[in-house]
Amino acid sequence: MRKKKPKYNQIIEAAVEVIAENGYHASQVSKIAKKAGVADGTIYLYFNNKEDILISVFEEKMGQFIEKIALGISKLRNAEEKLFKLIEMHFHQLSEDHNLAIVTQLELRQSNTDLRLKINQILKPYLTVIDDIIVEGTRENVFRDDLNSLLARQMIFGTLDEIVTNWVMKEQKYDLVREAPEVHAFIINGLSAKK
Amino acid sequence: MRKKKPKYNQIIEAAVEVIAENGYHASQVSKIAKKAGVADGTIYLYFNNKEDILISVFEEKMGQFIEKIALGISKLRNAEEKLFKLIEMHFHQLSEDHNLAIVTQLELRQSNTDLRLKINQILKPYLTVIDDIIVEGTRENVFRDDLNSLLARQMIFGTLDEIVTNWVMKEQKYDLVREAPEVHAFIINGLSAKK
Amino acid sequence: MRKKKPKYNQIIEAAVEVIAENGYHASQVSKIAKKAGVADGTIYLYFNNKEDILISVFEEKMGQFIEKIALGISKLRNAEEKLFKLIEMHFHQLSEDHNLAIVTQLELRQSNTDLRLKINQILKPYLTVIDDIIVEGTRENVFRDDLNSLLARQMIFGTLDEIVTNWVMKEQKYDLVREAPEVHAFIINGLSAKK
Amino acid sequence: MRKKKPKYNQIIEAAVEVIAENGYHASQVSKIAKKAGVADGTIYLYFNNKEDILISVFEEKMGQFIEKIALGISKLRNAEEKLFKLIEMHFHQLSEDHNLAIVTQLELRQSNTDLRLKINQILKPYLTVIDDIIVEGTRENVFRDDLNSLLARQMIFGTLDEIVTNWVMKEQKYDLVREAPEVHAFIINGLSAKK
DNA sequence: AATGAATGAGGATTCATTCAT
DNA sequence: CATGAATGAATCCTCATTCAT
Repeated sequence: MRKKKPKYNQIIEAAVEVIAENGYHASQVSKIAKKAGVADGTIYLYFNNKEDILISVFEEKMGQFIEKIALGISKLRNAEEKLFKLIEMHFHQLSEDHNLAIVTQLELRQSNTDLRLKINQILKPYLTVIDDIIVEGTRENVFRDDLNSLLARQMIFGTLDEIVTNWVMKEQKYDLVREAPEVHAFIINGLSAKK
Repeated sequence: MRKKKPKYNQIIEAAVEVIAENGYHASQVSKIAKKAGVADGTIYLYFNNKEDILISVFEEKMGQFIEKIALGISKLRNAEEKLFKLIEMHFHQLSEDHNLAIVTQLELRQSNTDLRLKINQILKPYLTVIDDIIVEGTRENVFRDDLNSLLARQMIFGTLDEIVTNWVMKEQKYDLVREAPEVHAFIINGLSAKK
Repeated sequence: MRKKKPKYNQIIEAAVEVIAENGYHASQVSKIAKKAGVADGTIYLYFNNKEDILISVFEEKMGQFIEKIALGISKLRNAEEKLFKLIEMHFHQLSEDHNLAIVTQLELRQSNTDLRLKINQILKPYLTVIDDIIVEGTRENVFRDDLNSLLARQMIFGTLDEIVTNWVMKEQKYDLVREAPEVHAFIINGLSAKK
Repeated sequence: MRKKKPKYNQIIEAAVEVIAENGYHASQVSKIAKKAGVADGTIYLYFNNKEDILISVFEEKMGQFIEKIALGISKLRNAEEKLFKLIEMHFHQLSEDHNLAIVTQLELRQSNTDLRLKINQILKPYLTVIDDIIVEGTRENVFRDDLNSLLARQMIFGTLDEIVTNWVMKEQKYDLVREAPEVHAFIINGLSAKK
């Protein structure tokens, strides 16, 4: 399996750094190779093309991101707690890795529509985690029973995503995790019984 | 005033169509010129460079977008009604102009960081409209008094933006405006008194 | 005759100024038109094309330049005096009109080979003036009798031209006319009897 | 060292040929690449940009030109002999390489002011060689003691340059080297004691 | 497996010239 | 005579990818 090879990870890490430092469009394959300490051609022994590097960056990093969140909420008993944990971990993980935050919130969004669709595929497991919380919350009557669950997911994800993007664009000057309770309250109230 | 000249608008309209059809990166100036029915060089009588076309597209289109919404809510009496109108009009306007929706939700986001900053400037008046509703809602006690208004704005905008983007990516197969009431309920409940 | 029309001269003068200020390659027709106070299209009522403007600039200015020198030396009795007057007037006239000096010594030389050949045609009368002095000097036995007159002319013109070019490139910081006696001595000695 | 690489020289040689054949302004990078038998992009592995090719052409060719002359005159005992050798070699070298003569005398002079300044820098060593001969000649009392040495250098260089340029413009139809003795006599006499 | 020199397609922009008014 | 808006041809350089070593 290719992911076991050390150079694979070297290249992935180099790509995150290079993109965070230089921006998406100024991140040439040769720059990534240099930062990774390999020859340009070596990149192509591990990745099919440049797009494959970027997808793999997202895949690897979001894979860990999602896995940790999935694990973190698995021990919790109800939707409300799970949602809080998800928000907190979402914010926490991106707070901890500024480069990753820049890459996922700003730089990779400059990619073309094709790549963006692939990125969306990688996000699906995360959306599924959110969907599961919504289903659980509905069952627990924390959320109202006539909830449009697809819409609810978009509202949750859109809210979190916009908040993180704003934080990144403001150069991470404030504590993102501290916002979690209010965001949690906002979503819980938003999705609970109609007045 | 340059905006009065018919060719200026011809070029703006052509740019929206070309970008929606071909995607951001495949939208050459020559393609825009051809669609607009002018010579390549004529573009540069009305715009300084390619970036200026794109900024102007956003400026013109979002200017109208925001103006209409600002006008539409101005007659309404309270924050709740205004918020509903804003959501409805936000969805309605982008529903009516699929090309514009594609361009604003997907294509223009592929631009480089410089252009993105300029686009953010253009969005500011819209964020101000949202801010005003939040202030009004807080005064009317529709929203809770300890609301973090900046966060609230991010939640509202993030929610709307994500919902529209999903709709665009699903190729506008369903009626976006029909979602307005539930989104409205979500936001109102989210921002009202804590349990 | 086109040269009588006032706009013809306006354009010629504007061209000299624009080229001296901006350099040959940055001297667009539109800039010349603006400086001349006429519309771009008006240029083409008086000149066939851009090259024609440049040739005419040289023609007009060098025409006067040569005419004055020819007149200045006509009263003089012998080749030695004539040569001195020619050098002095050559230096004097270009000293008096810095813009013209810049244009003829530096800027017009950046033109393409075709234009340069036409410029050489215009210079011919000046070369003829030099040739006449050489013939006269040979007859007077001031110059040696086995002189290669074509070569002599090239030596005279090359010397004067290089000296003026150096003066222009050093931004005309010293008095060019003061060099005349030494240059004169150099040429006279150079062309006189072999040791 | 880049200059050892064979492609570097291939490109330099191709540039001389292309410029001599097509003229300065019609010498596209792609034409040079084709003549050199390399891809367009390869040019940029050896040169920073088009201007860098042109400067390097002059640098390489004039470097050799000057080096040979400096070497050729180094063995000689006095200023008079050195000057003769310099003239002869100046004429000889350009006679031997018609393309180079066209490029240095006509085409490269069409370059913009920036490039011209850089070309002047490259010429400096040659002017220094001339200066040294002038100093030596003055010491040897071959040249008069009140000689303005800067002016003398301009006279020498201007004379040689104009003679070569005329020869190039007359399509190299006669034997340039044959002119050397007379040019030498002209300069020696010109710079020797006043009558 | 690893290298890195070589490849070559692709596009924004300028500006001399025209011609309808 | 005069205008000036419109035209459209023409080119340098970048960088993802290949392949001989």
